[in-house]
Amino acid sequence: MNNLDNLRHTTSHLLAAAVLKLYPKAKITLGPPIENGFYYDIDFEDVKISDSDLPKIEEEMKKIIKSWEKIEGKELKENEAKKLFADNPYKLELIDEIVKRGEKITIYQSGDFIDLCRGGHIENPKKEIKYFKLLKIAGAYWRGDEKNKMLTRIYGTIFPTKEELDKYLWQLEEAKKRDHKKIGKELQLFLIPEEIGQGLLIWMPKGATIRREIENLIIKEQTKRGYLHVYSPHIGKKSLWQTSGHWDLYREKMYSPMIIDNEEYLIKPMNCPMHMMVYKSKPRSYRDLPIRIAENATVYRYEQTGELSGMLRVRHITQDDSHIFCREDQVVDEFLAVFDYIKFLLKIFKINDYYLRLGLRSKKEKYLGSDEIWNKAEEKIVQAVEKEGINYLKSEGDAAFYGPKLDVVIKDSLGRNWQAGTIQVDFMLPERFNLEYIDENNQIKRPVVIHRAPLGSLERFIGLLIEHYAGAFPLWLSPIQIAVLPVSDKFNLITRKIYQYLKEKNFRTVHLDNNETLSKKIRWATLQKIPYMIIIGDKEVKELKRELPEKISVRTREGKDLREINFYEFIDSLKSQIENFS
RNA sequence: GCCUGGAUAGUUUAGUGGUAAAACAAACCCUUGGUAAGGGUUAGAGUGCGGGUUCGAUUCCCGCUCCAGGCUCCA
Repeated sequence: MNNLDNLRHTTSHLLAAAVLKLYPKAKITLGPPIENGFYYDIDFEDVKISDSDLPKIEEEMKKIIKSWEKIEGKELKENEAKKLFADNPYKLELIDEIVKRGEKITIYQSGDFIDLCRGGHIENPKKEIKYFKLLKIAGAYWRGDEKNKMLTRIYGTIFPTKEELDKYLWQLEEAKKRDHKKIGKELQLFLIPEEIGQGLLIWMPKGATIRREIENLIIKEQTKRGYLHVYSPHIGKKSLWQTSGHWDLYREKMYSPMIIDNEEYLIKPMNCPMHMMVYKSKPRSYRDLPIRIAENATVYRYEQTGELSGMLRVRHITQDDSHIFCREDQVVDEFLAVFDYIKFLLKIFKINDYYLRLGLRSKKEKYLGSDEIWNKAEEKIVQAVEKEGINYLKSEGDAAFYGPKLDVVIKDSLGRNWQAGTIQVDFMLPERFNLEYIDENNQIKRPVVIHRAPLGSLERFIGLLIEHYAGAFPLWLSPIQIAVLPVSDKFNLITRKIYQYLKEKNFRTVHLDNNETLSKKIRWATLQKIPYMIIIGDKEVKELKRELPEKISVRTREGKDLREINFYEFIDSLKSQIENFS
């Protein structure tokens, strides 16, 4: 633990002390430091706590801190500790666990507040705890298990200086301006109408344009990299999903079956079985492998209502999906080729703030297959990432039910982590679908499948992109690339010519020939985050001819003002910008 | 699903136990204006839905729906 963590941890003790003073019946549980502050989970029993109670608790904290000259640790025996926390079942549970692990039981005291705690505190709370703020109330299950009682979690933050605290609070406000839900509404990128249903979104024309550009990029680039693109249906027989194992292990995410001609069908939650069928459509030779079947396909998954969130968590997910069928000796190279493609994409979108998560099995979940096969699959991934020297974080319980995976995790504007791209190694489905190829000795062999979606889902990824760019998309993605602005109505004829010319050259453009002042048109185009504005008035066209002007003025959405530049050179520079994804 | 909070014109917000106000956007008129809001006029919501209290509810109470932030889960 570093100093900031210690400061935050000690402040969480202070929070607990204030709560106990104001609510003597409350049972305090756990209060760790977190990335941007701290929290404390408290069982208030029948008392309801809301945001409006926070100032009162903050005041109490300020009173108590005056008497916290130091914080002292002490080791206790099990019976002493149990006596001390006799009326707090949560602490008793923790003590039992500490004893079971064979660790020492320690308590820490400041003023008259004592807490069961493994330590990690600052020296002088009174001196150091000054610039803190309680932020919000939330519910949290005891020990993070939804079968347990829900506790009240109070979040707060503290910094060593007032400047740092103010800066953090300011950043929180700024982040709200980048929220994709807000920008999506302002720029009309997508819509989630209540009438359609929760988690179901419409890509509005401008959002659809962004998606189409990205899909075009995906298909073009994947074709270069040897992928074959298919289209598959959105529903399939239930038996298909029984074969794949989804019906047994993924059912809670799947929508109820529908009956068609006396047979049960399911809406697909994944594309895997569809692509398995492509592979199975004819006998395969070892010479054919790897075979890379790809599809930007929409799958449907039941997500809990409380977890739906704009584009980042929806109930229909369009994956940039592919299944690579290969020989076992090709797995590592194929894995790395996918990883190279992921890096290529992240570079295009200038996403640097991400981490890689190695998703492994956890003990409590159910999975397909034997330990032996899982170990082999994990080995392949580890072999690949080590070969490339990739930094990753291990995470138990984040595996798919059919195999381990490596995920790309990206932060949103509020600093929350979202899984985007994923590469998964699967020895199970080939078995279940009885996939085969003939090897060089004319023997029947099983291929391995790599499931991969470099962006994850277009809904989530583009939601993250909106926040990443704060709505100011690079030229190639901008729904409107150029606005043509006549200085006054007198120039409408010539600006119309320019507008039509640009459209013919496949630029996405608007003609602002409404009766408004130039300033107002500029303001509108800037707020719409249109990268370029072409401005035409007396200075650009000396006489009102019908030909396109040689010289134009251009303003960027950032406010840069380029006067009297050559029209055709400008167009050429835009074309090369688009080719370079900038 | 669970916890806390919220829902007022297309959008952003104001407001009150006596029947809803403004800005932007829209339509029309005047203005023909040179780098982030020219001026005027008009239209537009009966306050998420249902019920209760009341002479009277957008305002108070209850239930529901949806949204936000968390928890659990996940692309």
